[in-house]
Amino acid sequence: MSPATAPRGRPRSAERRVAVLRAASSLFQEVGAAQTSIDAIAARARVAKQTVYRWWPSKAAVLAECAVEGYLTLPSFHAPATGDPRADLTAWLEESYDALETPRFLELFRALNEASGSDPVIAAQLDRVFARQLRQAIRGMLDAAFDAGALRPGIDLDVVTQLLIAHVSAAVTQRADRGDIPALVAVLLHGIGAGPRSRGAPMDTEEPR
Amino acid sequence: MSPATAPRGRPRSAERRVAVLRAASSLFQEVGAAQTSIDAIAARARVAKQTVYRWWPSKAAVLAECAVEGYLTLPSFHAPATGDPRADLTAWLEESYDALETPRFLELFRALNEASGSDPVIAAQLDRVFARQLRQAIRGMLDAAFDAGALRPGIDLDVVTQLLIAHVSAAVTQRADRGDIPALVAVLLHGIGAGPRSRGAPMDTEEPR
Amino acid sequence: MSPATAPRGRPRSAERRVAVLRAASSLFQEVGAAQTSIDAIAARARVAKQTVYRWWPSKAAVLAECAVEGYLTLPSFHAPATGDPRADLTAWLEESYDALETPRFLELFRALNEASGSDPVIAAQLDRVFARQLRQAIRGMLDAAFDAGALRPGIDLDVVTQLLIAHVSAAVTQRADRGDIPALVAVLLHGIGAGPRSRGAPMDTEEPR
Amino acid sequence: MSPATAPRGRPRSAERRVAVLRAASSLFQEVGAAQTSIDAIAARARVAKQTVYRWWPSKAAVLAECAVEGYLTLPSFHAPATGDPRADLTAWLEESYDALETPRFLELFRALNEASGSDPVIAAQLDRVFARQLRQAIRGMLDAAFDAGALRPGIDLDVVTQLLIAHVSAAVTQRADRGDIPALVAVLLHGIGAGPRSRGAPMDTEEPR
DNA sequence: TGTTAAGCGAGACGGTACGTCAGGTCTTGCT
DNA sequence: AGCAAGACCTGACGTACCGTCTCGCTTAACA
Repeated sequence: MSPATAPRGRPRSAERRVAVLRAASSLFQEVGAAQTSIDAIAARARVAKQTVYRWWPSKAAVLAECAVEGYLTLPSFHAPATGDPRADLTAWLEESYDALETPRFLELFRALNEASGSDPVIAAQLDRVFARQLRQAIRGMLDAAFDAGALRPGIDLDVVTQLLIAHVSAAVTQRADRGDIPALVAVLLHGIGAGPRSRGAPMDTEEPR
Repeated sequence: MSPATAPRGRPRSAERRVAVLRAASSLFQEVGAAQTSIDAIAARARVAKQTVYRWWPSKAAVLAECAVEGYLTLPSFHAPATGDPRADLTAWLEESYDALETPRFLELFRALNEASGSDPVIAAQLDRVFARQLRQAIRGMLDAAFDAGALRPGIDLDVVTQLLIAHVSAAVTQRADRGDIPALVAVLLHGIGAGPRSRGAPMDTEEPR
Repeated sequence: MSPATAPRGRPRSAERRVAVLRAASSLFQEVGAAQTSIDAIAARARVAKQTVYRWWPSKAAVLAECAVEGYLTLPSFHAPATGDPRADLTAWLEESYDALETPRFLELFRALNEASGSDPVIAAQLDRVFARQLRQAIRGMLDAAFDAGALRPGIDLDVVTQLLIAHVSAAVTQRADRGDIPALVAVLLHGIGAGPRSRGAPMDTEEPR
Repeated sequence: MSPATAPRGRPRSAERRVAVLRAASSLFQEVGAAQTSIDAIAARARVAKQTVYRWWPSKAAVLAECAVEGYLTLPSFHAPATGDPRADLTAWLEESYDALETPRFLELFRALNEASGSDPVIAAQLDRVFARQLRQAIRGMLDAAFDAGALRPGIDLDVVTQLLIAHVSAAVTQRADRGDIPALVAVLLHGIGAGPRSRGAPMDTEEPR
């Protein structure tokens, strides 16, 4: 349909593009995003600095593309979906905490977060890929629980997902105490409000046997 | 007790200290923390650059001290405590979202967050002041609700506080949709788990009358 | 007589050649030769940069061709030839000084000079055109004077021409004081050596009446 | 008398100044001024690039200061002063031509000339030193000749000096043919104008015996 | 009344990275 | 083969900011 105006001039070299992304990824993971300069990326990619600047407006943009294109070794965003929300949530939270305790990942998370903050376009780009993955994982977990009859109907699962992501994200900056996980799961499962069932009966953080 | 060996030499000038903090604060708020250089702070404070470096190890430290000493105009961290947790939570969340929609505050938040990330000492310093304030405010809100019998006993209020702070912090980076507030509050109040009371009865986000 | 092997492929476009020369000339005169880049020339000529490089090895070559082909507005190199060497020389020197006081010309002169310095081929090319013109003009002036009996026979007029050109060229860099013209003319006419006629009689810079 | 406002701040390091001048001089002479970058100067001087830029606005300024301060090996500007103008002029011109045939010097001359053209301040600076030296040398030569009675009185020696400098300078760009020297000297000594003495008698370029 | 130790203003300095510019070359597809 | 378009490499540019240093001067407590 649309002839799309045949591209003129020498086409962009796909080879150099991946060279840059590869070089950048390795540097980001070796010395950290903050310590990586555009010069260093270009040098390692054996590419002229101008070629980097031609295609990416900033280091943050390179970082984002690296992340989106899967050049960074990031923890996988899967979540168990056994149908038991307490167990699944606990497992997912612990795994997430683990990832954040890996300094390499923590630094990448921070850098990606900062990149998001610096440019809404990058934020959207990263959100489109990562948050979506995360959301799907968590959603799968919650759906399984729902199917098992373990969730109350009518819940806005997106909100729950947001809450979980936020909690883990916050752990990047603030200290995260894994001892709090059971209490957190309990709050998520039962809420904080007094209901007919719970009033007067101190809730235990352990599953009632 | 110990006379602490009276300090020798010319004592630190309190005047220059506040000059620096004032200059830094105004620059942080005018052009943003990222765009503010130490040179600029020193120049505006009519102080030698070395004087800044003598007392603060980094720009982040200056920023933190500005925040802690109240030189930055930040939104107050109070929360209503009427005893009605649904109303209080909703009001507090809305107010928080408002603050984050102010670009000036948003940038400061980001900068403070980054400062926390860069240095654990600064993180602790900021936490001691802000998180404490926030925690107290939220705690007051929750305590009032508890006293009114609106909360289930046995809840780990610290965990709830953390969750709320995390949610709002995350909104700095990710987009926050205020339309989600009712659903969020509902999840917090009732939890997501199926209980005897709720099974089969779709939960409404409004309090059942 | 050799048919010179008919050229294969698309022949050189005369149209683009003049486009380049025109664009270059206008840029040279508008912003100066030093401030003109090949990219800018190509862009203004609506020609690919490679097309410039295909036919001219350097910016200096383009400049030289502009000059030789008459695309640059340069002062005309005529000289009066009334037969009165004092008057003619004075007039020609004054006119030359005038041209050098026009910043536009001065810059072009400098650029042409530098181009000559950078490449002997260009130097020869420019010399063939300009110096020849100049030499002819001056030669005409001197010949007329000689015919009028105002010059001593046996003079190497080429040397005189060289001397005059050198004097004017030097004025490009060093400051030229037009007040010196009479003295200069006097030196040229009478020489500096003591002769039978002049010894003891202070030479005046004005023609003795 | 004048307190001259005591200099404040860390004083300029004389050591680095000479380091820069030395490094620049050696580079200028090794690879030529055009091929020398500020980065290279700073690197060889083991000095930060900013330190160069702090004190010299351009490479031309560095070059000029190198020349003025005597860091460049330039031909000495002396001239014989035997009292015989023909011999002295001839000797001086030949020596000058020699210098210009040394590629190293020729390039330096060109660079200095270009530097003069780029900035009037530099031009004045160089003129103050070099032209003055040259003028003195030539003047000495002419004065000796005058004292020996070989020069006509009333000559503007400055003009002659200018003429000579111009002639040699022009030889930088245009080809200089040493075979012309005798004719040139003859013109200078006797002038080109017909005088009572010379009319009808073809002037020889050799001293009449 | 010095003497001594530190604070301080001013600004030079080494260092690193920045983002841009210009000169040339190369790679498409079209003429 | 000429040519437009534009990617690409190379190398230099001039600037910004960092954190340190080196002056001379000031301000106190100490001797």
